[in-house]
Amino acid sequence: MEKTKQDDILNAATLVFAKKGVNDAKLYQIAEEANVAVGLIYSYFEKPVKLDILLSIFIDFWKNFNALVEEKISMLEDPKSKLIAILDILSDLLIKDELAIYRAKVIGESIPYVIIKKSEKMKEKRNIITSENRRLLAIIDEIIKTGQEKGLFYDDLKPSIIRQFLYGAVELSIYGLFLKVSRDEPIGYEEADIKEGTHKLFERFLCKA
Amino acid sequence: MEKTKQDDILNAATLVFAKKGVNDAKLYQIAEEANVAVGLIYSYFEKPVKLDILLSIFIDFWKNFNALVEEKISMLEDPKSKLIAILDILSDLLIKDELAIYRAKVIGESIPYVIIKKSEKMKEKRNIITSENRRLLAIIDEIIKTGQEKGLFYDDLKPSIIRQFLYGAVELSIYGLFLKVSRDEPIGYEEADIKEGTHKLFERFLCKA
Amino acid sequence: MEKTKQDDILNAATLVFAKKGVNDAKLYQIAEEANVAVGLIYSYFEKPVKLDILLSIFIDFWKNFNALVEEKISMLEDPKSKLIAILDILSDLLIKDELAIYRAKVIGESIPYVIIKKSEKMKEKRNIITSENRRLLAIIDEIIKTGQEKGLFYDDLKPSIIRQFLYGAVELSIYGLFLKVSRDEPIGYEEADIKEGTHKLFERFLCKA
Amino acid sequence: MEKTKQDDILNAATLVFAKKGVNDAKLYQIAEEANVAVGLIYSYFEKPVKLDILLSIFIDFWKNFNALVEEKISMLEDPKSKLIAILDILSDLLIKDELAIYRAKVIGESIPYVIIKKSEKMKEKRNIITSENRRLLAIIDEIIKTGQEKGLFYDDLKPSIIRQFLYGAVELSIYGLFLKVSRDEPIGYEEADIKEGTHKLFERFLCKA
DNA sequence: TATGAATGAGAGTTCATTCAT
DNA sequence: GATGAATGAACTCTCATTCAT
Repeated sequence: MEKTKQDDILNAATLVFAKKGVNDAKLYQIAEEANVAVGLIYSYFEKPVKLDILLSIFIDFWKNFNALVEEKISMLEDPKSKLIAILDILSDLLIKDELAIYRAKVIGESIPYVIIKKSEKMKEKRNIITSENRRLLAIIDEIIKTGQEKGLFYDDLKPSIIRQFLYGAVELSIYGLFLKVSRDEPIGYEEADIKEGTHKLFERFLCKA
Repeated sequence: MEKTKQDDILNAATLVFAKKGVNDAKLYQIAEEANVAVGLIYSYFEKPVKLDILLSIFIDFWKNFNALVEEKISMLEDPKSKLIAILDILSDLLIKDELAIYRAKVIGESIPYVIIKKSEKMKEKRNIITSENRRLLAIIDEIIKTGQEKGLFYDDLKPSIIRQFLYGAVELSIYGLFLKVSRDEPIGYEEADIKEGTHKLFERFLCKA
Repeated sequence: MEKTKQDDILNAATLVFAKKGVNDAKLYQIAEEANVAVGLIYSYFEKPVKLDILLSIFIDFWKNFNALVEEKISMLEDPKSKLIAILDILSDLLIKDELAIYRAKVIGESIPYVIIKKSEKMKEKRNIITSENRRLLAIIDEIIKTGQEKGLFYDDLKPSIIRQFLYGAVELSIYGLFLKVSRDEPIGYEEADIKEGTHKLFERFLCKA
Repeated sequence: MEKTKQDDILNAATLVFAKKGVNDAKLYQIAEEANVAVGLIYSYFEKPVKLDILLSIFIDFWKNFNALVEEKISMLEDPKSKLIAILDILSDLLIKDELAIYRAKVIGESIPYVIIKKSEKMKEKRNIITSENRRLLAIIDEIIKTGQEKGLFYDDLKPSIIRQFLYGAVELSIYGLFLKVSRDEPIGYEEADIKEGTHKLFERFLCKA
């Protein structure tokens, strides 16, 4: 569990990506932040390295997330607990420290970018991300569907849009947190409010009384 | 109400921004899409023109949105109707045609970028955006607060996080729509589902029974 | 002797060339100064118009100068009077008003540029300038040579370098005048000093006691 | 005293500037002449690089010149010897080899340009040039004044215009040399004539018998 | 004539990538 | 492995030139 140069680079990139935006982040800034020479980055990542780093950040996050989700879910029975568990894992992962909040910002900001790039490059990594992502969405949609069939959840909305609402709500509220942490902007709420809000959103919006 | 070259350029840019991402959109692509020469863009926008165009798209949208909101709101009394009205105006503006959906994608994707760029350039336009934006948030937060005080809305969450949840939910669901329209991805819901879902989100998450 | 648009353009160009430098002078600045549309310039000058205008300024000056010189010289006998006459004509032409000083600056600054450009374009105008110029130099060198042969002038220096010294001295002193007129720089002398200095330079440097 | 890439670039630029004129000199031509990639120039000079290179050529020359002048002058007593020494240093510096002649052409041609550009950019370098220049002029004017007071020099002309004449004469005669070296134009005199002429100009124009 | 919106070739600049050390 | 000077493709921007009105 030694901290490697590769980790240094990934963490440095996460920071710089978050602060400057992925596209305005320059390789030399990442190298400087990681205390390595620019050229060394090419020993650990494929060309184009910025994209590879970004995808690596995604993969690390999703693999980790999915693993935790699947482990937890398999131990739970009813849809309500499962969904709550997922929301909690998400909050925990994205808020646990400052780097996590930066990572959340990068991931949130880059989803459109990762989806949009058609290039054949890094096909394998893209496939991993896509499949990890689909796997999670499928799990969530399935839980919602089951909850609806069991009469626990309102069934007048499609699982897909419920899931999209939930994810959007969490993502944007975490983005506000990023503004607070990195730019000292007053946003009017704190980490704890997100978790509490998420639970209430789930209870009221989804669960029948 | 004649269609000007400036409009051509703005619409072309919206399209290209949406399809390629703002940063990967090249000026010559915008010019080609607008059927004008690259150089002409510099007659209508300030340097750097891509940024100016992006800010112009923002301003057009927010000014239009805020004007509609204020007009509608002044005619309504109770917080519930006001909030529903705002959500409807938002959906209508962002979904009314394909270009609107592209615009929604561009705006959603670029908010972090517009916020993050500190540069002194285009300070005036940035200020317009910031103030238009703050005005809307203040209006919404005020409505929520009033609703809470009148006992119509749950008052166990801060207005700021409620508003963030609502906005995030709408934004991400519209982003899904963009994927459907521009990339033929199956997302599992349609325009109508967003509006319906928004209303139900509002009713259940916010309004006391 | 009506003032034509062509003259307006030439005078405007002289002014802008002098103030900004020929290369930094933009066509639209000249057009604005001349109160004409940019496109109109193409009715009066050949492409590339900036070069044509510059050459026209040269030709106007040299033709005028040479005509005056030849007229005056033919009426004089001894080399001393002839050379003095030329120096006076030069001073009078270059200092007679503010525009003349600007013209002097433009011509002085552009000689290397006009000489250096190899392009085949405007061959005719270049030839005019070159031949007018050579004609003048030949006249001067001839006068100096005659003066040397008659024992009036020192004959220990070649006519060519004497002429070069004289021209350089006059040119740079007039350039100082331009700085004074257009930029309010204190240069320590005035128009009258140039004429007086020129005469003394001639008397002492060239003429035997 | 190793020859660096920076020197390569400066020398290449001097050559290209002289042959094409500063404004028609393209960066890729300089890079090619220096045998480096265009981008490398940006490692050694500030933007805009062509201006920075030009100013650097100026500074190198003036600092070198002034240092030699001050060293030499402090060892001499009478105004005549001092002025002769300065003229000789100038000739030696500007004529010592082909590159020096090119440098002389570039400097002579660019003085108006360097003076005229008001831009705030490179303020420091401009200040260096201005102050080095003023220092030299002050030294020369002071020597002339002393010579006049001691009754060695004619005192019927202002030191400022005498200095301007001397400088103009030297500059234009060296420009002729550039035409000879770089374009094979017959100018009618040679390097040695300049030095000889300069001395005689000084003796006759300035010194009382 | 006279205009100025529109054009597009060509310039300066950026920065991911390479590779000798 | 580690470095960072050197590379050059590709971008944004400029402005002389054109041409429909």
